[in-house]
Amino acid sequence: MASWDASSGPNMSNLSRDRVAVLLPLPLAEAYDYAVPEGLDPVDGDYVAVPLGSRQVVGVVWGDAGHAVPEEKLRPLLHGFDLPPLPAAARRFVDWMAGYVVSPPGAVLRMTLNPAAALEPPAPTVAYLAAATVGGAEESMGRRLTAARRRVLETLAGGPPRPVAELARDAACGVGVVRAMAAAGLLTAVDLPPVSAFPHPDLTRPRARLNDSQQRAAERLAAAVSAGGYSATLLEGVTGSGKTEVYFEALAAALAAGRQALVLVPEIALTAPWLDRFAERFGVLPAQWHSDLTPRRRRETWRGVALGEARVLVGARSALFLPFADLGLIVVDEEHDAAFKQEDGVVYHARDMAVARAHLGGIPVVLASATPSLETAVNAETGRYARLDLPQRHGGAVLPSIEAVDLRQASPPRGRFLSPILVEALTETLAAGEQSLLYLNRRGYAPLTLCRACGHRLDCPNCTAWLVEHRLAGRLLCHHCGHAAARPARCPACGAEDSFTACGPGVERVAEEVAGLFPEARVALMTSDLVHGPAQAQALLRQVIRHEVDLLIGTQLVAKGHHFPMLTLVGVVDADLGLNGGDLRAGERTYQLLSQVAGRAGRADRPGRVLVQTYAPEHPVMAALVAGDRDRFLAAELAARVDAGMPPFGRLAALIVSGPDERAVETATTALARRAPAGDD
DNA sequence: AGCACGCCGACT
DNA sequence: GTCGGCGTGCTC
Repeated sequence: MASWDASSGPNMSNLSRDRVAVLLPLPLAEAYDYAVPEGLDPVDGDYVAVPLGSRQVVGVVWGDAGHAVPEEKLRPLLHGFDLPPLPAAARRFVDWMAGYVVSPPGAVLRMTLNPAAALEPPAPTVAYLAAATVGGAEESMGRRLTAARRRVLETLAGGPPRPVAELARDAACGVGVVRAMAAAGLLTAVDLPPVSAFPHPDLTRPRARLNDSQQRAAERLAAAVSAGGYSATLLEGVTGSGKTEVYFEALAAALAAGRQALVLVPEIALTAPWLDRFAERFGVLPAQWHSDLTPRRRRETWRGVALGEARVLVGARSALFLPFADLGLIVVDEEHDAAFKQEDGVVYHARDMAVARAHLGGIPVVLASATPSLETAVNAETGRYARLDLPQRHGGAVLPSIEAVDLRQASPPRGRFLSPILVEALTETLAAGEQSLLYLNRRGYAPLTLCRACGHRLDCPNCTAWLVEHRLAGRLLCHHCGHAAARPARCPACGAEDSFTACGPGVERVAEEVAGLFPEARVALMTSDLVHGPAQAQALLRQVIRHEVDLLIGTQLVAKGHHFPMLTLVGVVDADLGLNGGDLRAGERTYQLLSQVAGRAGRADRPGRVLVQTYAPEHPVMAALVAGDRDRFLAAELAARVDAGMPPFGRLAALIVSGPDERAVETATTALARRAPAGDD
């Protein structure tokens, strides 16, 4: 295990060194050098405590020290930890990634060393058994044994030592009683041997029945894992095609080879169904990593991964930086999901970093998705990634029919946002006793409020964004910085009273329009500012499933996979939204969101209908969406990106220039822009 | 990231 | 008169 015990023999991997470089989990430009005191012989990757200024920090031994730092400036390593060293692949990954994301390596290492306290083994669990003397003592002090104390002794009688909480529960008394008894010598404390919180997956359980194409895909993946070495594979298949069961077999192969496996998933929403399926296949739950872990669980998991006890870990993007003792496989599920992007602190895309990690570690990576991202599709196309396709499950739901509603021809009445065609469809659906969904990815009542008298727009004092009126909350909100204000009585520019007018639709305004059109309908509104927490979201969705709602109006919250059996109509209020705005991936995201929303309709045996309101039905995104032709969309999008030299055919970099003096910043920015390369290599 | 050192307002 | 605000600058 660790190399700290000097008596454990010569250090085979490094010659004895009297100074080493130590990378600290701080945004420093480079590793610092430390003197190695007598008796210590750290190897690369060892966790070490070192002095830094007035405090003590934990870093990782990062190769040989240079000689640039004068001897007298060196301070000594303090001590090591009883843990396996961070493997070379993980260290190479930190260095490589630091370069790639243009961040100090220490900032990247910080993501690995996150729960720093995990370096020490957890305190052993204390258990109690009846003290040996009690047998005799009980007689003499029988009367002094309270009922609760007697119950404790009875609970323990003849059995193994029990931990306090368990004992107190079974004896129906407080933990105080048990502690007091221990203090009085009636109970003896013993340390329980640590039990691993990470039971090993059972590979002998029967696997799910796989059809031919699943079987072939599973075999290919398992073969890649068994062969070892880097490979990247796109596993593509629609929901219900059994992707999960297929990559489970890759996990099984990695486990059979005695190695660890990592499954990256987009969100904390480690769905219960996914865990159930895992348990079904492997008989145990996997280790989990996400932001909601308790500190204790966090430390346990970090240690379990570092010690190699946790065999399979499923987690959000940050799980990629855990100190796996022997990582043998990475799976990125729903690889297209935008949640893999980390935007604050160190900026990275976990899917891309997973591929790099696999490459540096010489292990396979599997990217799974029903709707691969453009980047991944291109990589599969060019042969950089292997590709395994799972055909659609037979007997699945019929795809809904998607129609574009050209708003230039079928425009809604002034101040309204639902075209006559959509209103008619809603009427029919309601009459048939079925459910409808109106989708608009815009919270609040109206995105813009302006003064009719002078044209002044209510905007945010902190940023350049407009303030969005939230009528239900009675506030004006900036969706950019969170600034909130009451609606002013008079125009701040011209002083006119009652002169504000709402421009454009938000979900609240659509709800108002619907209430006017269908006063009898039961309408529910679902947006992130009206639904607080997953529990409330679940409750609302259950209401919809129980058909206590006729018409659901929502933002992208409603887009993600729920089954609404009675939902037969989806209206996309403003499909053009999101296509503009200069975001490179706007088209892709719109296509993805809209096709997800469209997928809400026509489950079960009812045919679904999707009406997409747009001013640009000829736009490639709309045309492909209506045709239900994802390949066509990808082809169009790809061509556009090639033309523009955009990713994945070019690279984008953001430069942030900031300073206390606005003029100086402007000057610097202009100068920079002038010097920028013209873009044609 | 901490934590020190270092210069200008409200309190024991 | 000090306590204390957080603005720069190190830390092997």
